[in-house]
Amino acid sequence: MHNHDHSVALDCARAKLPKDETLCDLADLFKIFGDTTRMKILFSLFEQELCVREITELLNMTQSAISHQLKVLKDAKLISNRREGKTIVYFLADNHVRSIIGQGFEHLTEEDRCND
Amino acid sequence: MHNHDHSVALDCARAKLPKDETLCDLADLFKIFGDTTRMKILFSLFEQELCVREITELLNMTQSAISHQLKVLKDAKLISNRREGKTIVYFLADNHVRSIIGQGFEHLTEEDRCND
DNA sequence: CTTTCATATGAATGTTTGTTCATATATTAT
DNA sequence: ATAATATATGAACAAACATTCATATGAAAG
Repeated sequence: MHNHDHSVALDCARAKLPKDETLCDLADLFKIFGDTTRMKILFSLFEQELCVREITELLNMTQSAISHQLKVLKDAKLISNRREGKTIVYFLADNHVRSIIGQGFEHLTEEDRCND
Repeated sequence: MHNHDHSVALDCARAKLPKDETLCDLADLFKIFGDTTRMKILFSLFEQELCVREITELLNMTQSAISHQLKVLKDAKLISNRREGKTIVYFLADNHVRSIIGQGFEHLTEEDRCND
């Protein structure tokens, strides 16, 4: 009879697994990146800030849809905004956004060449 | 009257925006990370491989739920598996998984200290 | 202070998605 | 062959979510 209820690997994994709340926060963060519209907005803001109307025009969507997603991104602290006269200008909150997306990009592009 | 339908920033953003398909693929990739169960599975496999029963036991969920999520992760090429006798052993497909999650982790932990 | 322009927001709706339940497949042992 | 063990999978259901429509807020101009 084998040792079914007590493997070393299992104990090891259990010891190193972060607590539930952390894993949940992490999943919630990635969930934000997991939508095409939000991904487009983030990319739009990669190199310059834009106001809501510009983003709306760029993505060719309704202003409402854009505003809703901007709110999601802002709540997640991935973007910030400031008022400028009548318009509101949005911009990336920090460089983590760029590096996270960059890593994802790499994974996608390297999928073709390394498939041993 | 201001220049409403033609801003430099907008043109710049438009020129650099990747094509729709790429952005969609990227969002789909991050979507995979955007679920607590899948995040737990990925973390479980961070330092050692595990069979389905071990993962099921570790996460305290039904075997079916785990198998369904393992399939999602495998389809996304984030994990691979091999048969070993009666059991099937899963492991991380490559290091991108580790770096992507690592970046996310950093963003979370640094959220407290830099809030200017 | 009323109108206009830019953006935000609440409710409703259709779609996507994670889990469960029941069952199928595949390997090993009797 | 048959039973037992390990994993996979299809259908169903409930919960989460993105978009739309209608409307609210807020600044600026007349």
